[in-house]
Amino acid sequence: LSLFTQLLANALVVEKQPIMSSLPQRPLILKTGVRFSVRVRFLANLPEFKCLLKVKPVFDKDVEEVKTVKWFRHFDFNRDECKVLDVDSPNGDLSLKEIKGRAKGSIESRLAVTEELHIIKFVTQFRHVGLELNIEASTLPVVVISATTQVSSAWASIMWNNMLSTGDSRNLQLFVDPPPLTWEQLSQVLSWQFLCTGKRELDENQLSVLRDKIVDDPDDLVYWSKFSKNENAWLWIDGILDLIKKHLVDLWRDGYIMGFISRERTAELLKEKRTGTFLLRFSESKTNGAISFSWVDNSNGAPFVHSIDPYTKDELEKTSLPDYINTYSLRGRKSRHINPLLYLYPDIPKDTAFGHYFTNTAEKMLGEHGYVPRKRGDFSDNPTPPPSPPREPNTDMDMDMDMEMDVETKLEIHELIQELFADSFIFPENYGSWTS
Amino acid sequence: LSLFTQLLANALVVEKQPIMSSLPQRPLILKTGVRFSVRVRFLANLPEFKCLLKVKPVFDKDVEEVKTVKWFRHFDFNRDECKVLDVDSPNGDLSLKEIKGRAKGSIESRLAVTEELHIIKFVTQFRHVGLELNIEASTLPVVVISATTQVSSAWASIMWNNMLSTGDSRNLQLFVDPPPLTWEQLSQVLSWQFLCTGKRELDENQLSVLRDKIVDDPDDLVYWSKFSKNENAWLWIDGILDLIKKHLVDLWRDGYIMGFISRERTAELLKEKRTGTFLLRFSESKTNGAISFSWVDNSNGAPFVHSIDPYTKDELEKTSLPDYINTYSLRGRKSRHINPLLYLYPDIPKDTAFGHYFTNTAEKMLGEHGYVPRKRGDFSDNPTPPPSPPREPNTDMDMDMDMEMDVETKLEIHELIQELFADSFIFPENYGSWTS
DNA sequence: ACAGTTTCCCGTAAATGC
DNA sequence: TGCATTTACGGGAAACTG
Repeated sequence: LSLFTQLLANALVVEKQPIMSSLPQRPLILKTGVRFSVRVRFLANLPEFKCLLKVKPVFDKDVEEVKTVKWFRHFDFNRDECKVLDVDSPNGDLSLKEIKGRAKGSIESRLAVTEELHIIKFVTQFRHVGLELNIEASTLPVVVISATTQVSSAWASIMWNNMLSTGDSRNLQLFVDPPPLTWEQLSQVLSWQFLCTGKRELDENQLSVLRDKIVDDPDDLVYWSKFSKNENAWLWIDGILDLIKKHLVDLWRDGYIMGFISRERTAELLKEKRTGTFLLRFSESKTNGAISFSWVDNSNGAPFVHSIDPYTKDELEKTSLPDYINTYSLRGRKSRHINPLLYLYPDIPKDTAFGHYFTNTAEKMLGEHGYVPRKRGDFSDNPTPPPSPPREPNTDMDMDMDMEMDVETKLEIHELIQELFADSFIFPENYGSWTS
Repeated sequence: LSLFTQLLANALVVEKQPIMSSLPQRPLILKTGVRFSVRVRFLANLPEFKCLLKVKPVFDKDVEEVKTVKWFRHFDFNRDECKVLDVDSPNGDLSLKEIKGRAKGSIESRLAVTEELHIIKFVTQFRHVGLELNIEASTLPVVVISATTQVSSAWASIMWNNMLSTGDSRNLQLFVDPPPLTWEQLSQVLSWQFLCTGKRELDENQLSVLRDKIVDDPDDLVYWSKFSKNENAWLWIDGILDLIKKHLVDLWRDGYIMGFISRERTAELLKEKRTGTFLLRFSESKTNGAISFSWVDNSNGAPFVHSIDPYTKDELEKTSLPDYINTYSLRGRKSRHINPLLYLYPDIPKDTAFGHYFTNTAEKMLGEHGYVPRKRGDFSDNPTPPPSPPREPNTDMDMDMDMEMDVETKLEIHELIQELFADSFIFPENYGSWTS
């Protein structure tokens, strides 16, 4: 009987994915006033127990910390929702509401709200053949937020806690004195984030760039403050995760985004490549997720590497990155536009990598309702300075480039002369060649 | 004493702008769950009355219609807000909540919710030297909505009711059988809307276009159903008002937007003008406010009028219409881009009309953080067909155009030859002339 | 099945609190 | 005063409801 009692006492469980807030893919984050659902099951699923149990959720039940650490916020379930749940139909919709009036600790001593860990317990009373048991089940620690701007920070806490929680240790004051992680641990979790979001993990090079940003400790430890606060490392990374989720899943999955690479390294890589080679990297200055392309131009003899002003989520809303790449152009002399992006590093032709993501403008060409269709094409004035004049001979100048330019110009003249003659009806037989 | 009593009985008033919902510039529209404020004053402002009166708001008090017309929705003030207001500090924050369970009328017989008119009365009991009076004041009819998508329709009701209400008639069932308006009445109100939103009324031509859309009755009457339903005339106009409010106030105020003009008339006007003349008109097909520019191109001999695929609010969010105009280009032969927009109809040079609204890209040219700045430039492939070949002699073809083209091409060749020679260091003295 | 309506909720802006 | 946190609510979309 004792064993049976024991078993029963543990029979109530909150299921694996205990609380799924509506924040996609970010369980254990609860926003006040927003409904979330819980799945509670009674493992002793004997038919005679059916419909016998009513389960009641209690916020921070028996949590010592809440009494000790007086500045913890208090929450309760919105009125009509704290009614009991039926174990047999174990989905309940709950939502939280803060109970104002927490004790005020000095700002220094208090944790950020996204570092406060709480739990929800589900309790029920089991009565059967003279047996009376109070049994309960608890969720994993959750973070309660009040605005979506807090999601990133909250998720950092959830991840950190997850990496540190070994079995049954459940320290809701973890962030009062948060233990450091090894880079080994953290890097795996970060990589996992990219796998979840973009279907591809981080590679060695990318991890190494992140490592340099986050770890400045000889023994390979990462400190919570460094990760979550000082340099906002996580906020920056999470902005990029969101950018990928919203606009770059395909490109990321295909591995076409180098992404995490310093500007210096970008220049090093590209300088060895032919004109028109480009790569994609995430902006390090914009903290909300932005991506830029960098390309190399050798037309001045010496290689020049340029980077476009990064595209933000907003800008990718209407036009996709492949389309931006496909239509980008440099304005040269006499409004002649040239797209400087030809090969994705190291040498994949642009069309091979992105071709099937380009918006097919063919159907749009018809012009709905008789309107002239437009294409969005960003352009810049050519940032590569023209070659130096000869009077200042430049020893390491690549003379071949100059020859190329000559040839190009000659070709243009040839074409123009043809056009001229065609326009003048001197060579009417050429007419079709330029109107088509 | 009787007169005094009479006066007191009318002394409580809801002020001129009785209810200002947060919907900007659209009083008398109340959204459930969103706070609004009311200003109630007691005209008999004697010092001994001060702070004596507590005013209580009551929704649809004594409204016969609510009892008769059983499908009217019922509302009440959110719990803790129905507590009394102090007349002396007459601002109260109220918000409404629907009381579910209205009688179900057949869908046919019911009005749309935005056609239901309600009132709020403020009541108070006045006790002074043995005198006891119940006095009250009513708002003008209001419309209660539950989502911002209903604002347009609700505002149509408010306007219509306003035009029809003569003095004290207050028919909350107005829209059960709504009387028609004369075009004279409606046009004034419409024009007034544009004055409020865009600082400029509608002119004769614009009104005439609207008249053709809304009035199809010989005796100049406008029917509610025509205005608000069948053709969605008002919804279309309100979308444009919103477009103006958000993105075009300046241009509209300056009178640079012809806006309401048929496509046919646009072509007629432009065909008489020189190449590059353009005008701005609102899209008639997009119901959420969009604007297009149309321009004329005579380069083919016969005039061609083209209209760009209209710009929506979304697209004007990041780039202003003047900037779109300024950077728009047609892609011609060999990626040479030309802006076809030169003169705002009838003959105002583009820069004169829009010049000081162009975003000054000068400071951006520096390229923040070492990034290459980009400009947004929409472009299209030139929709004007090239001139017909000579073998099919076209009698009304303007030969001058062909001559112009020749000259242009010749100039291009001349420039190119100069460039070629400069590049080849044959005429180094010309070098500076094209690098600057 | 569907259209008119309401609810839900993210994301931003404003308000609040400390 | 500034920063951390919450509240407010527009807008789009899902859910509701006859």
